[in-house]
This record gives sequence, structure tokens and C-alpha cells, in this order.
Amino acid sequence: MTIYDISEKAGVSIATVSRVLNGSANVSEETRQRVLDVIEKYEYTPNAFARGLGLNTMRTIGIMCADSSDLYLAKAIYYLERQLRENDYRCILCCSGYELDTRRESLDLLLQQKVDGIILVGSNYIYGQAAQNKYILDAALTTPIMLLNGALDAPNVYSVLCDDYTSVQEATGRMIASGIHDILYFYNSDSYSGKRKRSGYLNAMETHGLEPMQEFFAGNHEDISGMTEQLLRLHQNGQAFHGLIAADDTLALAAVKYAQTLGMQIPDDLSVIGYNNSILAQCCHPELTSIDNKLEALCQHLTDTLMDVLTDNYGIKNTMFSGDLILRGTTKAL
Amino acid sequence: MTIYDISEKAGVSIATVSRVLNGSANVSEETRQRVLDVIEKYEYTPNAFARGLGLNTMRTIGIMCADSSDLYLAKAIYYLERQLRENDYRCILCCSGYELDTRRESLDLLLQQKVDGIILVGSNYIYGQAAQNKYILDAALTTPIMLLNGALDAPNVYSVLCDDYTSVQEATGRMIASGIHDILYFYNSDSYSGKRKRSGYLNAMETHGLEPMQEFFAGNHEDISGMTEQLLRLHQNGQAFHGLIAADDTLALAAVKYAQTLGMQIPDDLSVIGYNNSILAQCCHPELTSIDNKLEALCQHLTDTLMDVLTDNYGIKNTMFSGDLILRGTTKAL
DNA sequence: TTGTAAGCGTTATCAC
DNA sequence: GTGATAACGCTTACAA
Repeated sequence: MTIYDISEKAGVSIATVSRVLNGSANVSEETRQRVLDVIEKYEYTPNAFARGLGLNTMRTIGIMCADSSDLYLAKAIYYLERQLRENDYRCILCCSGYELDTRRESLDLLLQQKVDGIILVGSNYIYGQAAQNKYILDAALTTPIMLLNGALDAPNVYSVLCDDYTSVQEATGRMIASGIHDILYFYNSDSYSGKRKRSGYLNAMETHGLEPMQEFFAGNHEDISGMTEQLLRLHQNGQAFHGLIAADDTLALAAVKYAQTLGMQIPDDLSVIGYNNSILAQCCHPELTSIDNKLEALCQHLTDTLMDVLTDNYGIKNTMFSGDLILRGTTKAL
Repeated sequence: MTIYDISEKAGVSIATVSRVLNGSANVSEETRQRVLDVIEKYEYTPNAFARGLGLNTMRTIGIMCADSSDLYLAKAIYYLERQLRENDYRCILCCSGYELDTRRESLDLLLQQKVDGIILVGSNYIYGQAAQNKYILDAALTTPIMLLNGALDAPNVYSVLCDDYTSVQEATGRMIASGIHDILYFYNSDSYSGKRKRSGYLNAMETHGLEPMQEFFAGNHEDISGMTEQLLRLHQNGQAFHGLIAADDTLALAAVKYAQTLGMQIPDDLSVIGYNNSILAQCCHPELTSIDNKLEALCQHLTDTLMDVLTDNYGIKNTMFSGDLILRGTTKAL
């Protein structure tokens, strides 16, 4: 079934069928109905490729992330897909991994597919050195690039992120105010937002004249046992801390397991604050106090901005949301 | 840049450029090189829409799932996307939700996008009544349909799943053999695989002449606190059990929290077995014994089969893998 | 209000 | 080997 078949059966030209299909006003109600009847009768649907060629768009958005099975990224993808679908856009998912080379490839893939926009999900896309971000700028020459949890000042690049710095700074401050002074910062990434979180912690400690303690975990993002073991080694080496702020709920969960392994009471012997307020926060007993970075709101804003850019060729360049500390059982009243 | 521009600059016809582009043998090495040079110089890439129209494919596969942020589904999507990309296919992600109506819509969306195949991820897509599965059969008229963790016997529909029945039956049997006779089955879905898991439990209990205890959780899939509370209510009502088999790691985790809340020792006072062997299994202390259903292997087999179908129009219709019980701290030696 | 015809940028079938 | 040229199925001026 093509538009020709329909036009023939309805006794009109293909232009008229096309007009009906695209809701053009310049069609008499009578012919419109006649055409619609034929379309329905034969269950005709326009050929998406032909339409794409004619309109130079198939209404698709590329969603790129390092690893779509990551709890946090998966949630972001979920929100974005739903919101884009509501705007009649389809999503092409592309997991780029964490290497620069594979990221370039992934981005090229999406550009070749001629998507209308590309969303980079995750702060790890922005590197410290400008040269490493060049492939993003190149892509932006062709297609609007949206950054979720990253920032890059360039034409046709739009950023939406959460104020990680302030969130962690305030959380640390509240823990200090509750009387805990030996607080360990436990992290596993020095990405754009990773750096900002850590700065927040450092600033809070310095402000209160306290000595910072930082511990970096280099292993796999999902290796909770490995994280726990690393903390246990710290303990064996005599490093004491009664508070722990984690850059991620996974790390915080490892801290809870660490305490349980040693028979410590939470929050009396150890207070823990996580980040992301993911489902993991509910997974332990007591439940995790965690920083909520408003992912759904971030995604909604990003989608809205992208729609603005796509229609008006203009949108808000940078937006920063503020996070919320969600209090649960791993901290005393802060 | 179009193929015309390139042909002009290279001093050949568009046919020759197209031949070079598609690796046709009938081009002299000299012209091939000349054309390639021009292509490289101008960074030309063929227009995907035009190519799609000509070839009637853009090499895309639709991946449909109820909720891509679900831990298990997210993992499946991750594997599938990677494997499809290796085969030079792009993925269009579409979250359909759990309602029949929205599923129909989602499937239509993918068909209209003219994907080359559709993967339904999750056992919940297959309903008990044939009429409810009709929309899948209709889609299969046009496009091969792959079922991950579901089975449906129909033309152009292919199924890959794990033997949930046997996995749960054996796990239950081993728990019984370890001396635990009052075992609760905790579940939250009566989907295709949900039913099979439950049957496995029931069969094992009956075989050993034990009275089954089943508890259904009707709330949100992520509401671990709600699940924990439901178990606590059960306890308050005097229902005793020293073993618990869960249809999902989330439910198993709730069981661990339930025990911790009551001050029970795991596994001495309560043994727990989960399902999926997801990251959640690592999240509690002690860690979850869980049934691994070989998701990556399932996905790989599904992708391979789909590639077979796409190239030869023929592939293995039904495949069943067997699961593994991964022993960890929530059970005594089984 | 409707129809004609020219794109859109490929692939593929012919000739030569 | 290479080059015309006809599909592919739509959108959209431009005419009528």
C-alpha cells in the first residue's frame, strides 16, 4: 500500500492524500472523510523512510550513555524515553562505554542515523581537557547536543545538571553540625560531577577546620563486595571515621555492609550519607540517608529544552537544579 | 554533500560512487581509490533516509519492555544493545508499561518506524488468554518478533527463556533437604514465567509432602519497604516460616530486612533465596543466595537467532536455558 | 479545493 | 568497468 494506491481508490491525487495525512487545512471535509475511510479500510500507514527522506527527519533522538544498566543511568533513560515519546519522538539507544574512542564511534553512529538531537547521559562525558571534548563540539555542528549532568560551553550544546557541589557541601555541613568530625569521603569517579561533589565535601571540612579523609575506589561500579573490603582494609590499617559521605549509593551501601561486618551500630557508631537516592537506599537496614538529585525534573527540563531547540532553534543553554537531602536511618537527626 | 557532488568531483557517475560505497567488486582499483579520496576529503556520509528508502531497511531493531529502569530489564537491554550494535543494528527503545493498550500503541509505533525486528523483553508480555496476545501475532505478520523470557507458539515468533520451573523446583528441593520444612513463597507477578516459578515451588513442596505457603505482594516493584511491612504483618498474624523463596531479588531483600527488623539471625533463623542474581544480591549482609537465569547468554542467543532470521529467514523457534543457584550467605550449605 | 510535477538521495537494472 | 536511468514513496511548491 502506497499513497498512490490510496489516492486511486479514493479518486483523488496523491497530493490530497498527503494533505489529509498531514492534517492540512486545505481539504474539503467531504474528500477528507473519503480519503480517511480508504486509509482505514486498507490499514494504510505512510512509509517512514520515504517520509524521512522528504522531511529530512524521522523524529528520532539519540540517547547515549556509558552503560544503560547502571541504576542511575537506566532511570534517566527511562524518564527521557517516556518524555520524548510524549513529544512524538523515538529514541535510539547507544551505550558508548567509558573510553573516548568508543564514544566517538557511538556519536558517529547516531549522526549517521540522522537523529534530530543527541542526549549524553552522565557526567562522565565531559573531560577536563578541551581536546577530549572536541568530538562533542564537532557533533554539535550538525545536531543539538544535550548534556545531562555535564556542562560544556559551546554553540548548540545545552546543559542540565544538579548542583552536586552545594548538595554535598550542605550534607557534610549537617553531619558536622550533628557532632561528627571524622568524616570519610568515599568516591569512585573524578568526572565532571565527581569533582564537584568532592569539592563540596572538601569545602565543608575546611570551613569547619576539619581534616578531610578521602578514599578512592578504582574497581567496577557494581562491585559492592570489593568496596566493602576496601573499607575493611582501611579499618585494619587503623583509620577511624564515624561519618562517611559517599559519591554514590552503591558506595554508601558498601559502607553499611562494612559496619555490619564489624558489628558496628548504624548510625551510632557510623553515620552514612549516599548519593542519588536510588532504590539501593531502601535496600539496607537501616535505610540510607541519601542526596536526591531530582533526576526526573532534570530529564523533564532537558526534554522541554530540546523540544524548544528543535522547534524554535533556541533554548536555555544551562540549567542547574538543587539537590535534596533525604533523611533515613543511616544518620541521626541532622 | 550528496552522491552527485562526490561523483562530479571524482569525475565518475553516481553509480560508480554507489558501487564504491557498497563495496561492489566491479570497480577498478584506480577509480575506487579516486572516489574514496574525494569521499574522505569532503567527509561524505550517505544519507541514511535515502538509503533506507532504497533498501527498505535502516537496520534498526525495536526493543520493547515494560520499564527500562527495572534492574533486570535494564541489564537485558544493555546486553541486547551491545550485541545488536556488534551486528551493525541500531536499537529503538520503547517502554510500553504494563497495560495492554499502551503495549499495542508501542508495538504500532515500532512497526510504523519500520524496524527490522522487535524484541519483547520480559515474561509479562505473554498473557494467559490467546486474544490478549493477538496484537503480537499481528505484528509478527510484518516483522519477526523475539520473546525474551516468554513463549508463544506462532509463525515468525521466536522464544528464548530460562527454565524457571526447574530452577525454583530444585532450589526449593535443596532448601528442604537442608532441613527447612516451613518455606514461604513470596512473589509479585503471575506472568508467564511468574507462574512457572511458582509451579516449581509448589511441585517441590508437594513432592516432599509439605504444606505450601504463598504470599503475593501487589504493590510497586520497587517498594522494598512495602514488601518488608507485608512480611512483618504476616509475622504479627502468627505465620511462621524458616525459609523463604522469592520470585525476585527485590522480594528476597525485603525478607532480609524483615529478619533484621525482628532481630532474627540469617541464615539460622531464616534462610532466603532470591531470583535473578542481580546487584541486589550483593547489597545486604549476609549476601543473597540467588538463582541466576543466565541473562547474558539468553540475550546472546536471542541476538544470534534474530540475525539468522534476518538473513536466512529461518531461526530456532524455541530455546530454553537452565538456571544456576548461586550460593551466598542467606542460606546454610545446601 | 485540488492536481501536476519536481524534488529528496539513494540503490539497482540495464545497456554499452 | 562504467554510465544512464528508473525505481523507492513521500512532501510541497506551483498551477489550475
